[in-house]
Amino acid sequence: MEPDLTRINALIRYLKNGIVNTDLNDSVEYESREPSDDDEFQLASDSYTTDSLSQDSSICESNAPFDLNEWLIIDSRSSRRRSPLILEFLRLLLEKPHYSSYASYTNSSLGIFQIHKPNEVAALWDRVRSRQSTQVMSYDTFARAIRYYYKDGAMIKTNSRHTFQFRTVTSGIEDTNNLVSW
DNA sequence: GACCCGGAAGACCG
DNA sequence: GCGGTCTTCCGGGT
Repeated sequence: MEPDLTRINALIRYLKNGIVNTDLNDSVEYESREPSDDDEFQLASDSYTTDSLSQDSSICESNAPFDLNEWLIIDSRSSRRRSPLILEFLRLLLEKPHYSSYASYTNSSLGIFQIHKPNEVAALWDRVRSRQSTQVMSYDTFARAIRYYYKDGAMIKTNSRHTFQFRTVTSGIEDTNNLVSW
């Protein structure tokens, strides 16, 4: 059965009551949220925010809780809640202890991290992103979106499998306006 | 075979 | 209509 995109978009708008805030600067600031006991190991089928969204993401086999609100960002310029960019999504993912089995830093000071569950992370991105697509997000597509940032230097190539590196302020390279500050 | 890389074209969203 | 941000496809390399 074809998903009703209008209904899904309406649901996404309705659900945009996120806990993520930005400050007055260009950089995005995330409000960390300690996982509660209810979060830990809660079955995904019990924790999806919307039925329609979960149905559209049936390939996600994670047992980690999913709450769209914890992924939304308040844009500092428009003051409106929005879905994160892919780099913002990665930062949020790495900050969440209950997603440490998905991806974690191998060297947090250098911004190097490894994706442990590529398919699950791609599926999670599929649910978090604001774009509508008829195709399932694959890890290959997800990784291509990350590689897009190699060009402008927001991400740095590594030679390790499923491993990426954020460009960091401490690496001596200046940040840009449109990117997440480190 | 699985993964990584990057060009090209185009879709989606604000 | 436009620009930014992906998304999709694909050929080549490791």
